[in-house]
Amino acid sequence: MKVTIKDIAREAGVSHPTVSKALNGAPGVSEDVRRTIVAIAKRMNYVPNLAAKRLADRRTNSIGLIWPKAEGLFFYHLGMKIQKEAASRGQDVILSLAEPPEALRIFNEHFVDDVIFWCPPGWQPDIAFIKQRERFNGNMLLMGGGAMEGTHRIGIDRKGGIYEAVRHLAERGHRKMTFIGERSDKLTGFTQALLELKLDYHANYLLLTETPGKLPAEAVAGLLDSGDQPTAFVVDNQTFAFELLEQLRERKLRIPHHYSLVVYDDIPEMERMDVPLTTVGPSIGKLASTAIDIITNQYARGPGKWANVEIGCEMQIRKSVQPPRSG
DNA sequence: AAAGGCCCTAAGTCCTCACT
DNA sequence: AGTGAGGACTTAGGGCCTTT
Repeated sequence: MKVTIKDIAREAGVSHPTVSKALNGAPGVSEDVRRTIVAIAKRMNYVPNLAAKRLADRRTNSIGLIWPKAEGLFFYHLGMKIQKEAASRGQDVILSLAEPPEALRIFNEHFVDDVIFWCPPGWQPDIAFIKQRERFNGNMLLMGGGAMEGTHRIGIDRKGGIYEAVRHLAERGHRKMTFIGERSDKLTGFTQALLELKLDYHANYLLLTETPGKLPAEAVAGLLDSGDQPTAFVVDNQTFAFELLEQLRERKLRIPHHYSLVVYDDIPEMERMDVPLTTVGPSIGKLASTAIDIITNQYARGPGKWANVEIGCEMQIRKSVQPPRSG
């Protein structure tokens, strides 16, 4: 049988509220009694019953993390950071990889206090999600760019990040750059930078995937085997970067000797490559700490009820960019 | 047999009361 | 008056007993 505070109370000859106070350091218990109770609890291997604690607190001290497209190392690192940040403030994180309405339904049933939802720009809630949202009483934070009335929001300046990546390459003499990625605000940042910095523009230098998360491999191969080549790549994410590097290896082409490369997604693995990759992207630590600050009401957000924060991107300059080869 | 109602469980906290 | 102990209450659901 599991030991409860009532077992300890019986053993110590006191009431169970006294045990509760003694074990939680609350006032109203003499030091002698407290010492005795702590010793008995230790001897009986007492472990608090979380369900009962939640019942009494009317809080679960848990944050639900909704992340339906949990792929890649960025998710892994951000998830870990969020978990650590939450733990440092006494909060548990429960992850759901289900579709958002189903994830929110599960979190409603688990009585999580608050929800962080990784939601890309342009996401629109459907009826099922709105219904679950109405049932949910806690704070909700949309993270990644999406927005919804009555929720906190953290956006990421992806466009500005990619713009800076292009500028970085241009400052080192590159004029012909290829963007490999999805049709998103990153692409907007890329084309805007080409225009404003008066760099070469050619439609073949935009290798866009029609399937989210999947490298346009044939288009990449076509470009690498063609005569008209860029001198640098700006790549949408780390998954695409790894696949591009594979294609380059097959052709015995090297970074940064043959091409320079800037990758969106600043994850630790980028630094540990044979040639450490120059990256641009939001700081994962900053994203995590800002999210937990907001969701635990520790974020100074001024007069508005709902926080709306835009996280900028930072460049990590490593070894994958050098001036283009002449000729 | 089915339906309804009461009791119990878990830990924490408010409030009351006893004792020094 | 101050300190500390303990009853009652919180929620949701299962078990058990009584009533129809």
